[in-house]
Formats: sequence, structure tokens, C-alpha cells
Amino acid sequence: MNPREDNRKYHDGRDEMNLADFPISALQRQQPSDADGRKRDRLEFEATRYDPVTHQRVLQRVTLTSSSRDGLPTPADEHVILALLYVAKHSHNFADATVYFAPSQMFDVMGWAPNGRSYTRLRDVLRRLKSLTIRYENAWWDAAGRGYEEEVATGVISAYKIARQVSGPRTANTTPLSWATWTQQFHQSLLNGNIKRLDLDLFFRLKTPTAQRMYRFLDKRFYNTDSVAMDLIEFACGHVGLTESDNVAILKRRLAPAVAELEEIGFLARLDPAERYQKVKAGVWRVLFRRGTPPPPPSTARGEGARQPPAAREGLTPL
DNA sequence: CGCACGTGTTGTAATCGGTC
DNA sequence: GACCGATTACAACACGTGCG
Repeated sequence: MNPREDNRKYHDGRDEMNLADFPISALQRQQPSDADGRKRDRLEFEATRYDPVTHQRVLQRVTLTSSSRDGLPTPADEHVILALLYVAKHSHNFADATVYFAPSQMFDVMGWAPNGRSYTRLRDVLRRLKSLTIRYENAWWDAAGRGYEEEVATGVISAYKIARQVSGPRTANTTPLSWATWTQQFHQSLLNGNIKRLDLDLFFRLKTPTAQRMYRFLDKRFYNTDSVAMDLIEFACGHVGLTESDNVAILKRRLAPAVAELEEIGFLARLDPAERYQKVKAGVWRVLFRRGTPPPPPSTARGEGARQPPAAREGLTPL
């Protein structure tokens, strides 16, 4: 809640590779509804990847399904997952499938105010994540098998318990009363080291969900290259999670504030619009991103200028 | 013209602060 | 907890322009 002071508190976060690649939430905070005005319980993201075996691009699809009662995940849901990953990393390094947490601790990581409203939000998120199923078609990277699974359906959270904590230390509990358990598939991915470093301080300072999604995705892609170029629609709709539009100008406009913010903080290099967006043919554009040179943190960390996550070596998608 | 692309405007639900 | 009101961020709608 006070990001101004001690703003390097949570820089050593972790992200799961598959979640960095494809969104698991609707980008808009409002729950999308269908023509009948009912809440949708299904969301799809599509992209392609190059298959080195067949030398062709194959379709990747990620389908989210949830109960319409609980609704689809919102950007806040991704925040909670990242906070849980942080707690899991720094408590037992993912060894246990169950993460014990204190809601107040989660609030601090995410920058939520430590009040009852945040508690209900956290509860709603856990409810949604519990009922969420994600189907990956050619999109789930199996770090152990070092390949993409043809089809995998999994969730993230298989069970949870959330306990309201009274303000003030009533008893000095050693283990928090609240916990969440990863699904088997997701936990296996964590155990296989299919993770990367993520600067949560930087992430939670980003203003818009679009900028946050772009940061997670591009930070992964920047691991072994300084520039990323790909199809604009696949990037914007498939990997960032914007709603599809057949008008590319709409997509550019929705990306614009996020691009500007990421340029502002030095994560992305500033590019001319003509260089950023290159027309291939009518309706087909490519978008280009180059890694920027972030200003050195005010205090320390000059030495780790290499900024390479030593733990994250694997699971890098081709192209 | 017809299509691709740019831009102005409005709608909506989550969020947030405040109060009780 | 509940309620009110303002703000926000993306989606949807509408329309204009330029070009092959």
C-alpha cells in the first residue's frame, strides 16, 4: 500500500511460464456477457507457434471455462496467483503443493489495502480460481517432456481455505490459517522448474491490466532475445488478451497506453510507430518490441546488470 | 465504390474512497 | 457488512478518410 517507500520489497517474484504466455483472465475488469446479457462462462485465446518437426506453424488455443455463477477470472485473479507464487517460492520453494498464507501478507504483495473489502475480493478470486478450468491445445509446455502437450486441461487452484484474521495478534500462530493448493498439473509444472523471475514491484506499479499482461509476456520472450516481432492480432488478442477486433487500428489504440507506460519505465525501447507496426498486407500486421534500458535502481543492484534469471533456463518457447 | 484503417463517442462493471 | 458516488479501462458503436 505504500509503494513509495521500500519499493524493492517484492522484486524477487516468480511467474509460471505457461501463465506468462497466455492470459487466464478477461482483460476488462467487467465480466463479459453474451447476447442474452448473461455472464459468459467461456473465453478463448488463440495464437500460433512454429513447430520445428513439421516446419509449420500450428494453432495454439487456450480455453477458459468457469461456472457462470462465479464468473470468469479478472485481472485481480492473476494478481492473486502471482502473490501466491511469491509466497510459495519464499516459504518452501514450491516443494509443497499447498501454500499457507495470511491474507494481510497477500494484500501487501499486491498493494491492496488491508481491510475487509480486500478480504472479500480475495475470497471471490479464490472462488473463481477454484471453479476455473483451462484447456491448453498445443499451448501447455511440459518442462519434463520438453515439448508442448497436444491437449491438457487443468486448473490452478484445486482447493483453498480462507480464514478471516482478526486485527491484532490474538495468538501467535506459526502457520497461517489460510491456504491454497495447486492443482496436480500446475504444481508439477512448478516442480519441473517451468518458472521465471518476475519483478512484482515493477509489475504492480503498472497501471493497466494490458500493460501488466504485456510485461509478463514480453519479459519471458526477452529472455533470450532483445527484440520480439510477431503477428499483431496474435500478440494483442492471443497473448495479451484483448478482445478480438477485425480493425487493426482498434488494437493499436488499445495497446497504445500500455506501450507508452512500458516505454516510460524503460522496459521497452521507444520506437517510431512505423517501426513498431509494420504492414504485411491488408489486415495483417506485425508488431515489434525492443528491450529498453531501464534506469538503474536508485539504491543498489548495479552489479546484477546482466539481469538474467539464473533459475529460469528452460521452457522457452521457440520463436 | 469497397475495403482497410483511423478516430470520436458512449456504455459498463470493477474499483476506490467515504460514510454509516 | 451496506450504501452512495466518482473514477477507470476496456469494449462496442459510429463515422470519416484515403487508396487501390
